[in-house]
Order: sequence, then structure tokens, then C-alpha cells
Amino acid sequence: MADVKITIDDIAKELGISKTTVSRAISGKGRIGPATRERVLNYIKEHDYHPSPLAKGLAQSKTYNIAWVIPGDSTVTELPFFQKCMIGVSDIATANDHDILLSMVYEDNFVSLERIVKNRKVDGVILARTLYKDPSVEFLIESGIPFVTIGSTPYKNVHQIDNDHIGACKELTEILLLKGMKKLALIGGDENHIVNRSRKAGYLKAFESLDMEPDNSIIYMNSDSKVNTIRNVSDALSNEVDCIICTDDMICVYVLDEIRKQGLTVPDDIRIASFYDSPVLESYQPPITSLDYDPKQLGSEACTMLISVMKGEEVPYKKLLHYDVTFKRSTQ
Amino acid sequence: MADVKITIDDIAKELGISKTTVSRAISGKGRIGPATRERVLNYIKEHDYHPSPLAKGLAQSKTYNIAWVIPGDSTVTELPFFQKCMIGVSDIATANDHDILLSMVYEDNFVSLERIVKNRKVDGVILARTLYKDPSVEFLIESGIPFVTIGSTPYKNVHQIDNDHIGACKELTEILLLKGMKKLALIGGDENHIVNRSRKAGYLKAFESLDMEPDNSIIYMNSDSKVNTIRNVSDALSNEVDCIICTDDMICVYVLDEIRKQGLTVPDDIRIASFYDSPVLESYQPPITSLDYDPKQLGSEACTMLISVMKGEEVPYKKLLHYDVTFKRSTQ
DNA sequence: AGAAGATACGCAACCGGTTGTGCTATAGTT
DNA sequence: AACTATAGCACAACCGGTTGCGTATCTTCT
Repeated sequence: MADVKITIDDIAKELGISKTTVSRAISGKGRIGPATRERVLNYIKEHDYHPSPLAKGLAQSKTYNIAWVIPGDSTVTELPFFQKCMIGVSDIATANDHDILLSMVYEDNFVSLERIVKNRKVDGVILARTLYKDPSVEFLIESGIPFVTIGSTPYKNVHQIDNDHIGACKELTEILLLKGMKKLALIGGDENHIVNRSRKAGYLKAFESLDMEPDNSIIYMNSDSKVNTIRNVSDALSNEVDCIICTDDMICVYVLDEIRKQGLTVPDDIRIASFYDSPVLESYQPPITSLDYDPKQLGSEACTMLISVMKGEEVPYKKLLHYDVTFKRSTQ
Repeated sequence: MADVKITIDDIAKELGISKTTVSRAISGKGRIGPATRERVLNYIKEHDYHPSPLAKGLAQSKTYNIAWVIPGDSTVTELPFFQKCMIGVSDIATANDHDILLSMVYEDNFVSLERIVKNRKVDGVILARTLYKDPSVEFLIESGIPFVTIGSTPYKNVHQIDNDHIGACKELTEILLLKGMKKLALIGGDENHIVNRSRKAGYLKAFESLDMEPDNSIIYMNSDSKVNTIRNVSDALSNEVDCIICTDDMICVYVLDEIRKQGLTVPDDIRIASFYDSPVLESYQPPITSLDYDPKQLGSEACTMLISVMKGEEVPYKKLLHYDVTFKRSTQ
């Protein structure tokens, strides 16, 4: 640390060779004698030399950074989902000598992302958003920068990765239907959000595959607030449903509260199923049927995908990660 | 976007002036005619020119990046705390034309941080960690890079910012003591973590200020697992305590579970108080006494502090943020 | 009107690397 | 022995900005 700052020129001078040679010794590219190479590498180890990423970047028009773009909206940041994802991204990025530049965007603005991309501070972008139709995707397409989205989008020829929400919810719904549920309600949030949209699609698919007809009057996709959710539960109960699937576990908490208030018990009077998005239901009694998935894996797969894309490799545009359909917390 | 990439030279040539002048027009430094300046600025707007941060950085030995360092350990990432903090950091950084480079560190290694600092990819560091004694702080001191820590550290002459956990817990304890609690237990996690350590200190201070003697046999600072916590609760109950303060709300959940199991009710048989670290207690019935603080503010203050430090300004080493002691969720 | 000072701008070096090209000595071929 | 191929290395241009210094033009003052 004492050495103020040591450059490639210093090394060249010290070793009596040209900086070209030093550079080649480090990168391993170009023709270089093994003995010389060894000398340089040793010198570098000894003196704890780290090449300036700025200079390197300037010369190669690369930054060795990737952008990690997540929503900053308060409702989303309550969930540990993105934070877990980020660990996966971080691991893979670090392993590939890339650093992560953070960008927080909001439902109605992504200036932070624009800045980073237009300034060319990154070589690629991982866009982790929740909206199905998302203007920032269009921006990225325009810009020409390599990117992958976490969460499905309707845009074509965009690299995207997601958990198989459709498949998981289809499976869950099928299981419940086969268990004999007659009136199976779905209570979910805004369909502009990928997760809700997908889970509803899975719900419908299950009916289709079993050749049954879903009852649209007990599908509630506007449960964005506690108030709405409670209204929907009441309505469902007055419709005498025997089971409710919640598209996320925050909704599930409200549903359970309301059911308890009305004097009903789970699972005797009514069954409840949900997805494991956050730990709020972790210690709930009785344990709730909920499906697991692994955000960290989602992150690392996304990063792996992006790095391939940045290398110019041919990568399939879409990848789905399967849920762990083992009902870990279920007693039902 | 069509223009492949436009450089400062292009602009100079196009406008028939030197790149020096263009550079000065942009930065505003150096003597330049207002008319010329206007021309350049207009051209830039028109052609959506963004100077290369790499070139700029290389020339000035600055990166315009700051590192955001957080723990990647799974127990920590469950909490939305750091994510909320990050929003504050992001806002301030963006407003000051800085970007955020992410670094995930672990209790037993901070290679990611080392890499970023040694590679000079950042101009400053915000270290958001939970350990009281933290080797990465020593590393940062050694390196000479400007940094601030979120969370108090015992190191001297280190810029640090934290919520006033001591003050808040002191106040909470005092209130409870003044309400007449005779046997007031404290159940907390490992004292190597800043928060636990501070809250215990506040607890003790309260007794001191009221000239009372704390009972060490009902202070349990090893509640790091559910098992330990439950054992501690049992022990406290057998000691016939009339109130329990939990150092965090995850502990509080376990405490409440156990109390319920033993057939006791809150707050009639026993009172429970905690801190609002995550939303797990949000919908608990009955609402639990818990103190609020604002992670986002913590983040933005930390970033503001860092930027001052980077500018070389004189900044007090320590700053405490006060809690909102309004007992929002309390009915007790 | 001439000198002094201020203003506007250009020249060229520099930040710290990468890389295409060319030169030289050695090894390999016939 | 003469000729080519190749390995090992250096030169110098280049990436895209910033900045100290020098110069030409314009004010201003006496």
C-alpha cells in the first residue's frame, strides 16, 4: 500500500522490458517467452500491482461492469426477493471478473438506467422488474446493449429468464382440483405484474387440462390493497368457495386474517394455498400450502446468460426455472 | 442512437474548434466565451452526446463510483433493511452524479470489497455491516480510501453513522420501568452485532439513569437460533418476569409463539416490546410495542456524508439518527 | 497611441493501459 | 548452405477525455 501507485510503465522500466511485453504477460495474449512471463507475473505478485480498469476499459471499450436494475418502489423493496437474486448475480459476476453497477428505477421513470447506459458505464444489463409491459425494455432494445430480463416480457427476441410461475400454479391448481375442490377461488394482484399474470394463466391452464370450466366470478385480480383483498375474500366466502389460491403471500396474510375474523378455520372450513415469496408466512399456524422457488438461482442464471450474450454466443431467448413443488410447509 | 459513437474530437471538428474548448464548455471550468459555450452545449443536446466516463476517469483519476458494501449472509438478506437503505444511497449518489458499485461481503471474507478497492473502481465506500468489530474496516483504513460505515464501530477516526439504538432502547426501557415493571427481561442476539450490543447498552443505561439495579439473570444475549430463544423465554417465564424486551422482531415472533404455547396472553399476563426491523410483526394481533426508524434516511445521510468526505471537507466522525419513539403499533 | 491586463482559445502532453506491425535471432526444412 | 517459418520482443499509435502553458485578440487605462 505504501507504493503510491504503480503503473505498467514502472514495471516495464524496472524489468528492462517494454510495456507491451508486460501487458501481454498479464493478458496471456500474444507471443511471449515463458521466462519473461514468469518474471513479470512474479513482480506483479510481489508488488501487489492491479492494472487500472479505467485505462484498460478505455483501450478496449469495455467497462467490465454490468448493471443490476431493480425497482425502488416501496412496495417492492419490502420483499427480500431482489436482494436474494442479487446474491446470485454477484457471485457469477465476480467469478467472471465483472462488477455490478446498481440502478434503481421506478414504475414511471428509469432515468438512472438511461444514464448508466448512455454513459456506457456498463457492458450489459440485468433488468429485474415486475411489470409485464415495460418501457425500459424498449429503451434497452433501442440502445443495442446486451441485456437479459428477470421476469417474462412480451417483447420478442429479448433474452429473458423467469421462474415457471405458470407451470407451478397450474400444477398447484390441478392438485387441488383433483383433491375434489368444487369452488376454487383465485385472489391475486394487478395483472400488469408478471407474477400475477403468470399465475392466473397457470390457474386457467389447469382447468383446461382437466377439461373443466373455471368460474370467472371467483377470480379476483384486483387485490392490490388490503381493503380490496378483504372485500374479495368476503365476496368469495359469500360465494361459498371451498378453497382459495393467493397469488402471493402478502395477500395470503390478509386472507387468513379475514377468514379468522369470520370465525372459519383452516383447513377444515376452507383450504388456502399460496406461494412462498417472503418469510411472512414462515411461522404461520397452521402451516400454509405454498410453493418454493429460489431467487438466488434466478439471479445466477440470469448473470450467466448475460455473460454468454455479451460474448456474442448464441443463447436461447427464453429460460424457465422450475419450482420446488414439494409443499414444504404444508399439512393439508 | 444511430450515430455509432460520437467523441469530443468529432464535436471539435464539426464545430471548427479545439477539443480543449469543447471540454471547457462542458465542464464550465477554464476561460471560455459564452457564445462558443452555447454552441457546444447546443450541439451536445442535439446529438445526445455523453462523454466517456472511462476517458474522463482516466484523465482525472476518478471513477465517479462509490461502493455499496453489504453482507451477503443469508440470515441478513432476509431483512429488507439494506434494500431500503440502498434507496437512500442511490438517490443521493445519483443526484451527485455518482454511480453505485455493489459489493457483497461475508462474515468471514471480503474479497469482493478488496478487489474493488485495489482495482480503484470506486472513489469512496459505504460499508453497511452488522458486526461490531469488523476486519474490513481495518482494510479500508489501511487502503486510505474515503469511507463511511453504517452502524457504529469501535475504530477511532472513522466516519460512521447509525440509528440511535442506545438512546431508543434506553427510552423504551425507561418508559417500561416507569410504568412499574418489576422484572424486565432482555432477550437479544449475539453481541458481536452492533444492533444487539447497542440495545443492550441502552437497556442498562435506563436502569442507571433511574438509579435502579438491572438483574443480570434475566438478560439473555445468546438468542441466535429459534431453539436458544425459546429456551430463554422459558427461563424468563420461570423467573416470573412481567415484561420482555426483544432486540429484534424475529426474536419477538418466537417469544410470542412460546408465550402463547404456555397459555399466557399479551399484554395481560406479560408485556412484550420490540423494534421494528422488518414487517413480520406488522399484522400481529394484538399489535406489539415497537420502535420505528427509517433505513432510507440512514442510507441517504451516509451517502451525503461520504460525498463530503470525498470532497475533503471536514466532517464530524460520528452521527446518530434518532428513532421515531411514537409506538405506532402499540395498544399497550 | 502605446502599454498592460484580461479574455478566448489552441497546442501538446498526459492519464495507463492495448494492439497492429515490424524487426531480429533462432529453429526447421530441403 | 541458403531459405523460410516462427518465437520473442519493441515501437508507436490509439482509446477519449483533461489541463498547464502559450499566444492572439480585445479592453482598458494613462
